[in-house]
Amino acid sequence: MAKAAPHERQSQLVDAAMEVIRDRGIINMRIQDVARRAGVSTGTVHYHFTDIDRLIYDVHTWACERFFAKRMAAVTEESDARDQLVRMIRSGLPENADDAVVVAMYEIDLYSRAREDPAHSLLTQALFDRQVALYFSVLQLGAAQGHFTLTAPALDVAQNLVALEDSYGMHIINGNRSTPVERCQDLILGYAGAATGWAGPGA
Amino acid sequence: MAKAAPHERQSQLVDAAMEVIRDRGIINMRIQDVARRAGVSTGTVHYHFTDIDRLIYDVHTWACERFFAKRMAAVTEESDARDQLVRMIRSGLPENADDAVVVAMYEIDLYSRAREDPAHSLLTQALFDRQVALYFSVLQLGAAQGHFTLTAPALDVAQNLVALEDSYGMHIINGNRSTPVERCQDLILGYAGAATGWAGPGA
Amino acid sequence: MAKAAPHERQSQLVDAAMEVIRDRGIINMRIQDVARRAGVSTGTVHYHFTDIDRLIYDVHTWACERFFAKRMAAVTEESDARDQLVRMIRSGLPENADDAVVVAMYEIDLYSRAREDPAHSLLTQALFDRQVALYFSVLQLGAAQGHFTLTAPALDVAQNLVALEDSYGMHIINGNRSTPVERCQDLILGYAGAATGWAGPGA
Amino acid sequence: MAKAAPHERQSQLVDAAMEVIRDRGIINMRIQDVARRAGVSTGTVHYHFTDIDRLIYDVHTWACERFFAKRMAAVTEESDARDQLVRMIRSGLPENADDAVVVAMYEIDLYSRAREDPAHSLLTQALFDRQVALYFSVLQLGAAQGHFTLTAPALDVAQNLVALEDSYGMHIINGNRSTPVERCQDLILGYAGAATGWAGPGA
DNA sequence: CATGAATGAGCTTTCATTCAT
DNA sequence: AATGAATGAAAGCTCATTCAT
Repeated sequence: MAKAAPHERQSQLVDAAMEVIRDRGIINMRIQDVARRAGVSTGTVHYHFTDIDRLIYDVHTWACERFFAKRMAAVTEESDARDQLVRMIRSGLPENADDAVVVAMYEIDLYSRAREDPAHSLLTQALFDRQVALYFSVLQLGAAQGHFTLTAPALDVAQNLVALEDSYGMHIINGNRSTPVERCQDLILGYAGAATGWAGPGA
Repeated sequence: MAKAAPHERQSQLVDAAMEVIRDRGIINMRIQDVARRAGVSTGTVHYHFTDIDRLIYDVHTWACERFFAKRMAAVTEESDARDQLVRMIRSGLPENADDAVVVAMYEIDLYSRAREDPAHSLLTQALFDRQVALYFSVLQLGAAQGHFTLTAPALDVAQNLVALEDSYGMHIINGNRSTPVERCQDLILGYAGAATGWAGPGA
Repeated sequence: MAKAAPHERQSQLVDAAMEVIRDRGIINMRIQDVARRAGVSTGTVHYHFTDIDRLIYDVHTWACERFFAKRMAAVTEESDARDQLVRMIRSGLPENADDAVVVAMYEIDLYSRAREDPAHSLLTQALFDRQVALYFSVLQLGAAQGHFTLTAPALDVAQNLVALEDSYGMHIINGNRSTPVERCQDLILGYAGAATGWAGPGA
Repeated sequence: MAKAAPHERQSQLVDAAMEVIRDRGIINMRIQDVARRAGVSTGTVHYHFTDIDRLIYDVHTWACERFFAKRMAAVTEESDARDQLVRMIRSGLPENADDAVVVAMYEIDLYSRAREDPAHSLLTQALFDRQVALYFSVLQLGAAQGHFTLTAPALDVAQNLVALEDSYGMHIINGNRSTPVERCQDLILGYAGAATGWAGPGA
């Protein structure tokens, strides 16, 4: 393999690891797999990441970052809180079990428990909080714009929305056939409607 | 170790495994650990469970069974749908990160993805469905009793309730300090209130 | 490999390790080598010794023990201090570079510096002290018996004797051709003679 | 790193290696460590030393050279054999465990056994012989000057003196607390006194 | 039934060495 | 001369599984 700028090679390896996690699960992820997928030797992986835990941590960080950035961008593109809400909900669920970013987040969450590494918990917690904040601002805006009439504190609604996403996201990742993506979105939208008094996009 | 009735020894080992999973995480669970905790040798574990996957599967089954039985029992003890709803919500969350049954369920659920074993998915799915059914019947009863006025299809509400439980349950298991058990219960109760039109136990 | 009593297998492995150290040097000693020489698998070595350091420590302990026991026995067989002195000097040097016990002691002594493990230092120090004590008692006895007239404190002489042994022992172990065993013994005897006023066994 | 005269760079690397050996032991010495300490890249080390064995050999050579040169110089500064003897003994022991030159000699001695490289043995043997020769000439001179009355062949005494130095030097290097440098020197001086009939510098 | 010594495949990690730049 | 990314052989360690007792 030819030389590469260290940073490029690193993100290349992070991507490779993310795909391996998606395909084989983090428990079955081997340095060997990551190396092969990136087209380098195992030595190269170790050259860029002191150990496998460091690699996983970087994947976790990167996945959370990407996931949140996508949602943030989706919201920013809209000015009407109702549109923002819809975009939020649509961007909160993985499309299917092949969404490497989301799968990586979920898998690493489990894995990190085993390592008892607080760094991972912080990452997960921070992501949750940031998503709640995003929903919160959308709800506030909708109330200000006169579109939403909240039946509960905005913070409660925001937390529940993220919680529902996490739960249904897991269902989708697990390949649950009986609750397809569309159904999951409808359930979340249903809750959002009840909580905001807005009948929803179909109205 | 003295001989023991086969069935006794098996459930003893399942319990031991459940505790190991709670304490060290399923990824760190070793046959050795289970054996030691049960006070037997590794050979004995293998005598009763052909391989480690079988042991994990039995733990999963057993944990789901126990968890559901507890909730079922809680509901059965009440006749007023409002009391049933409260009991359901209270029994749906682990009290803390030391709840071996719930920890085992969550851990194995994630772990089983790696094994790509549909048997585990079925278990998880079945548990979800049974819990939904339980909530569903409570909601139906409440409507019949005139206590609840559903703002959405009972099935949707029931699914969302279980989804919220799963999500917050995970938070608690992960030792999330910023969202304590009481707060989680309030959030779920808040949703239940909005969905049923019942102001809740504090009213 | 058939089962063996744990203790037997352990000392069998310690012996094997000692031979490997003699033949290939401690730096080149591999778990694999020890296993092969003992006719077991590498797993067996790890089963009996948590890690390679533990094995080395046990070899060190064992080698020191055996070496000292041999000298102690040699002295005890004699009642005349002059005979004891000769036996001491004869038993203090390895016969050649194939003396596994002595080679192991020297190699591990140096090796342990790298590990910065005080446990090994203690072993080495303790062996030195015990040998000094043995020489010391021989010198005292010789003085009492009227055979020795010490020209320096008995402790000094004893320490120097052990120091000379260590040094010449290393020469022999290193395969030094220009200073054969006999010459080494004569040099030490020469010093002993000067220090005790006893002309030596040849007189 | 800027360019440097080849020879300068080489001795810079040899010095760096010697310090690494002192600080971490030769077994733990890595090309990486040497490079870092010298402020260059690993590639540079390989550019100047075909392989790691060559580097170690050069360190060995250099350390022996410096050690002997120091002793030779010490002796040459005196004309009275009694002063020479004292200077010899004082320059034969490392001051403490931080004496890089002496530590390197001892460590490499062990290491070279593993390599079964006769070149190293020759170096060690040659150093021993040269030191013996130096002591020998001092003893001869002392006899000629009428200060010493040897109780044993000068060669024997010279060899024993070097042997004692080696042994006690090792003690000091190993950080042996129970036999401090001063005590070691006194023990050697004590032997020298007995062998030469000269009461020593304190007389 | 129970034991635990023995096994060995499989994995991570280390590090001297190479080589394109 | 110097760099440092890349390599891959070599080693230690883990642990489910087997099986003689």
